[in-house]
Amino acid sequence: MKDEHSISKSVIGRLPRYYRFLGMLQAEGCERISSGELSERMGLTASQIRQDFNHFGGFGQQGYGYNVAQLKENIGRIIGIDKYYKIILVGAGNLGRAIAQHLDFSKKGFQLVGIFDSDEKLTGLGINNLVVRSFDDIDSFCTQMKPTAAILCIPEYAGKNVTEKLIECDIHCFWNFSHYNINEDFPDAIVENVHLNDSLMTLCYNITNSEDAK
Amino acid sequence: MKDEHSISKSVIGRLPRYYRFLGMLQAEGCERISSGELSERMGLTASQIRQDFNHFGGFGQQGYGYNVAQLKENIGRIIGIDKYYKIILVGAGNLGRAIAQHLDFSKKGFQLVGIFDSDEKLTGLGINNLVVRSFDDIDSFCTQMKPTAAILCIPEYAGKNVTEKLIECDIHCFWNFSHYNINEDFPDAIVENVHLNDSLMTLCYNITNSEDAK
DNA sequence: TAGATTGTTAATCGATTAACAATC
DNA sequence: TAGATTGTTAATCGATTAACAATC
Repeated sequence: MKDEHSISKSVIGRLPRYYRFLGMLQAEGCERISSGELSERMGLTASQIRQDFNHFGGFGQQGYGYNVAQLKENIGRIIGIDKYYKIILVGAGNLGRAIAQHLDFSKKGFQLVGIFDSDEKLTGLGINNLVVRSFDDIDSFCTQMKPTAAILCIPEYAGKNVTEKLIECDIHCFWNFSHYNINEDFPDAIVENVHLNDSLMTLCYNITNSEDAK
Repeated sequence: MKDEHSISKSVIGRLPRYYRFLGMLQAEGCERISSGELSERMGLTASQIRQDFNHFGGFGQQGYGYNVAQLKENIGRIIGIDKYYKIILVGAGNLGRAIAQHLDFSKKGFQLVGIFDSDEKLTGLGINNLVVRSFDDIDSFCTQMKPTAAILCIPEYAGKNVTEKLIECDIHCFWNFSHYNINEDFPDAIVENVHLNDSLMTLCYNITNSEDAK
């Protein structure tokens, strides 16, 4: 296996997608697949698929292809799906609550262990077997639970203070739904941004542009 | 202005981000900015910024830089922020409701005009000045309102039937939160996918990988 | 063994960066 | 005019695709 530090963002970005498609194939009872068949299904080239897998050492067999279950497990392990990192949700507004309820964290490598909000109206509310706690309790909670990551569903203006506090609590990994630019202030933090606004505007661009074409 | 059809996805993907940063600059009272200053702020190179803008004709002035308000307006127009496309939400579960309540569509080029669900327990519910309608009413609604786009917050298994129906109703643009792969069945549809699961798994990969490095 | 399909190297393509002439 | 900064061309870099020898 090559040095994983050199894996490009493009390749990493395709891993969850491979994992998802392999899960679907498995559910369909498919035991083996060639890079050619997989490429058709996923809309990639067979070349790219083989290149991607070979970044991690190659999981296939010449003349046979790839064993679906085995390949899926390998990719899962590369992602770290089996690590069940402890994650907390900060911000229990509409979006935060939906995220907490909508996702099955355990299938994506995480375990949701706490929900926090600074709004007293929300603390005490039960979500998904968890009770919303006051953000004031974050210190003692983290000392005890030692969560690895945090989901930020907070307004931009709260971003810096909240993140600073969480980093003090030894949380350095963030799934960020806010507009706050974490890496600008904390360049070492591991951040995955979800910019819903940007995504919607991209759709807008594509509509506008397709209409211009008519 | 060059043929906008040739604009690459990489460039398009940066447009909303430019728009956002320009809005922030404007809010700070900043009237003009050079590609150099903007690049520092956004973590890009000045070269890339100038290249990007020049895909659309160039909005600057030598020796001066860019007028913030003017540049923002230009980018907004390129995206089509002023079009207010009519959009409907299909699927009023946790995530759908959160999306409807969380986003200010009017600032992103859309106008939310209807919410639909096939679950009778949800129809009649009021969200954001709108009432959840039965998906059975989609035909008559679309005939009357002629929405351009749909937000899909539905389970994967419902994806194909719902999309097929919507396309019959002359909706061809989708903001897709489901795992259903629209373009596989409907290659001409304009689709912007939000794969929250994939995003979370990417975070997982980055955590796993950074820990390996220690 | 022959056929299939990988792993891997080489070629191509496109995006990013650097450089600089044009010009405000 | 001199200084600043763009618009644009050329160079570099990296990712994707093609090709094929290795091998199951």
